[in-house]
Amino acid sequence: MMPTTSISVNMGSVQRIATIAPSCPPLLQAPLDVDDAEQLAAALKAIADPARLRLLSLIQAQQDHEACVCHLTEPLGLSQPTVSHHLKVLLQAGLVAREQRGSWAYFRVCEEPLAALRSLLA
Amino acid sequence: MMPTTSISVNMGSVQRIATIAPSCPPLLQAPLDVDDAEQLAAALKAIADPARLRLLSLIQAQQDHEACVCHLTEPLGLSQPTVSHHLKVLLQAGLVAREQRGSWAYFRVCEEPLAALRSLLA
DNA sequence: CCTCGGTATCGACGACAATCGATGTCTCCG
DNA sequence: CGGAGACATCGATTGTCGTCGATACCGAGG
Repeated sequence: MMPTTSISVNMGSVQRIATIAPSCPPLLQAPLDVDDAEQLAAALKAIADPARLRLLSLIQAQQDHEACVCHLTEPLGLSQPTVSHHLKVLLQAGLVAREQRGSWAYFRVCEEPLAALRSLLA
Repeated sequence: MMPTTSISVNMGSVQRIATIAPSCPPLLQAPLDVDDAEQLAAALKAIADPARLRLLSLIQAQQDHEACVCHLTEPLGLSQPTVSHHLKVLLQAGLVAREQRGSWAYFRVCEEPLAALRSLLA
């Protein structure tokens, strides 16, 4: 059964995975060393995918800015394992937070690492 | 022969390849449609690579903010064909501009599309 | 308990990308 | 006009990534 958006379950603590927020100078300010470049590239790879971009956009477009997997497979046109895979990538990059509520896993966009990424492209 | 940075050649016109500046709403403002997501992802893929990030960083770190290939292969530790390949990717993404001066091809970072990308991650 | 539904993981497959050596192209210069 | 040097392109190889079906896990409810 798909949860309706009007369901109100008590909210547990939102666990957050380590943020891949590369602590390196902005791209054009100083020459990037090899390690910083790889970290920044890894963070960018996490969002350099159409499905994952649409995931972030879709989650944020929901009321309460959160969604569970079953709400995302159909508008994306991707299978459930594929959606789960992309959410895992975003989770490990620290770009979404996951919260289990009953049988459902709710995902929410983390805006801070996104802002950090933005500032590194200066 | 490698050109010295003190050489001053008259500057031709900098030809600019089409900018992949996706004209779509910021990521978290409205749900991205499929085409916008693919365009934005393509632009992000162009910089989601350690070698290309270091290329941009290295070029910008030169005096006059420009560099030719022979100045970039050694600090990157990559072969000349590989550096040329990455520069082509950046060129097609509109993130660098290429200018031929004599035997040498000078590359320069285009900051506008970078800024555009930044604003799309809001 | 036992089943059911939501989600994650696994294994496989096809597509794409990064890299390099070899080679082609163009420009300068003698 | 012929050689040398800078850069681009080609072809091949190798690794990575997106995708899916099958299956395992896990909480909820009867």
